[in-house]
Amino acid sequence: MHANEPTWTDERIELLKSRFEAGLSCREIAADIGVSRNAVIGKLSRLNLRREGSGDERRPPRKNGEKGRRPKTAPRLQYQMLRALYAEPQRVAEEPIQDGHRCSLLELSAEKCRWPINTPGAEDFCFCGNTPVEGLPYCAGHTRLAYKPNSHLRVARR
DNA sequence: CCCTGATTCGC
DNA sequence: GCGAATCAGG
Repeated sequence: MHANEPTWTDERIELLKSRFEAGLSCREIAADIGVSRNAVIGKLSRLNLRREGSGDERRPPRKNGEKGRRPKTAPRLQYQMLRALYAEPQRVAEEPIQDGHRCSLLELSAEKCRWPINTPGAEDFCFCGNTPVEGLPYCAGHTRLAYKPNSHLRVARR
C-alpha cells in the first residue's frame, strides 16, 4: 500500500501552514501530521515561517562559536534522558526492611543506617540502625529507597 | 518539573 | 532538505 513515505509533500506543507496559522502549537501539529515536533519546527524554520512574538520568549541569536549540539557532558540532557528511561515502569513495592536495630541520634555511628524513622522531633523519632552498605550511609533497603527516582511520592518511613 | 519554540549540525 | 539533538525561557 504505502510503498514510500514521502517527507514533506505539498499536502503536508499545506496542512502544516494551516495548523500553524490556526495557532496550533508545534506539538499539536506534529501529533496531527504524524511527525516529530522538531520536524515541524525545522520545516517551519526552513519555510521562513518562524513565529513572531507568539508562544514564547524572544531569545537572541546564539553565539556561533558555541555549537548548538553537545556531544556529551550535558547536565540537562542527561537528567532528561535518565528520567525518560525511568519514566513509567517505576513500580515500587514496599521494601521489607528489617526493624529491631533502631537507635537514637546519639547512638548513630558509621555502622548504623541513618535512615530517619518517624517524624523528627517526635518522641519516637529514631534511626534505622541496620548495617549500612559499604560506603553508604544507609542499609541496603533504605539505599534503594533513598535512590528511588519517585521518592517524592512520600515513602512511608519504616 | 513540564511545557514550548528556536537554532545548529550531521546525515 | 530533513530531523534529532541541544539550548533557552516561561
